[in-house]
Amino acid sequence: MVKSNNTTRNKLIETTGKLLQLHGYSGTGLNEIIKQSGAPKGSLYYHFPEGKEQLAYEAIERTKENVTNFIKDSLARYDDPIEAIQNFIYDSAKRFEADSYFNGVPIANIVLEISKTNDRLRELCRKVFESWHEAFADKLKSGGYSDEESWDLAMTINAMIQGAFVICLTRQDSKPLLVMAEQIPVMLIKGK
Amino acid sequence: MVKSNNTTRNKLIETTGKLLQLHGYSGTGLNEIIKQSGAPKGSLYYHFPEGKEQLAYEAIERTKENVTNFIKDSLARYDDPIEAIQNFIYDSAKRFEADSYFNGVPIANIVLEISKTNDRLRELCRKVFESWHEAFADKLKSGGYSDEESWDLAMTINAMIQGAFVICLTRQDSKPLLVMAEQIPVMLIKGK
DNA sequence: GTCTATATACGGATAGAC
DNA sequence: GTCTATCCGTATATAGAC
Repeated sequence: MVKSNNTTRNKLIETTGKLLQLHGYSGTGLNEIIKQSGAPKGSLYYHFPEGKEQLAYEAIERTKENVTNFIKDSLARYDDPIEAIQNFIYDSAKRFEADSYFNGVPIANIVLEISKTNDRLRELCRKVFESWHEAFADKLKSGGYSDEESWDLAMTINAMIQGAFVICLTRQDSKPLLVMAEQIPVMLIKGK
Repeated sequence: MVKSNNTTRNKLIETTGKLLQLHGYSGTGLNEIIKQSGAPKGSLYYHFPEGKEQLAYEAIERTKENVTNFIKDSLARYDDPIEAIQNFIYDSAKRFEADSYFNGVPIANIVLEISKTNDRLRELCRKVFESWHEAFADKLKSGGYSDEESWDLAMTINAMIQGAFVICLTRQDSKPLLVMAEQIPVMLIKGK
């Protein structure tokens, strides 16, 4: 790991992540990234010689780490998968209401836009979803669900939550996430 | 309804809908719309004096009608809500595999990008989701579910399907939709 | 590592002829 | 209803000084 702890480089990645989440790939301009990050104007192409795509790539990788950790940490707070996942969704709803910068749907907003035009970024987004999926699946397995059941249920949960986020954003309230949370026990109580 | 059946106007709306679905709002340029629609180059601002936003607005309205009808028609083929919804998802998966132009997620791709910057379009997208939600809820009510149950379950189904589409697009296969379809009976068989 | 200046393309939009 | 020409802003990216 030769990468330095450069603050400028770091701020550029963080800011890009936020802006991508809010305005998508085409909607995010390099000028705005520079302005909002407070990074030195001349440094962008020094740190990211391949330009916007490289910046997006690294921002997506960063988001992958952050969100995966958020999921894992949240799920670790309860042993029972049902409780754990339900509380994860409540946590998400709280974060959504709190606004901060969590308003926007991280990866979906990018991948929907570039899936047909940028295979490199699409492939990276695929890995992000896989990583979230794996976190849910592991939790289910540890709760006694079979491998196949865990895979299918985790896929469903992942899809539900993302769809709920889309609708939350559209309605500007967190109700859809709360509804999803209530459905979790219905889906998970059975062939365990 | 003074609106004429103008073919040019119509083609512009259709093409805009497809392009928005594929490349999002910022990613869709007026030049490309004109090129792909084959519409006369000078006619865009004649038919849509308010420019890109008006074009998008009408394209979203069109998508609302088309998709809502697709959902209703598909659901009407089976009396039992479980069968009906499950088969609707299989239909969707088939359409996804068939590619045609159904590759891209219609409204989500727009609303994720503009939810914070364009209230008029966001509000319209909210109505689109509401319309789809209503179609599912009506089917559930007709199958004997209570009003509240129908509302919650329809919300969940709507979210699941949209989340599944996002993941389908990312993975470039329809597996996630098939997984969702299998979960439908689990969710719906109970307090009916 | 960071700066300014600039190349070049494309975005949305308007004017005025036909 | 449609055409061409054009304005103007902004986009990504590069060159070369500091």
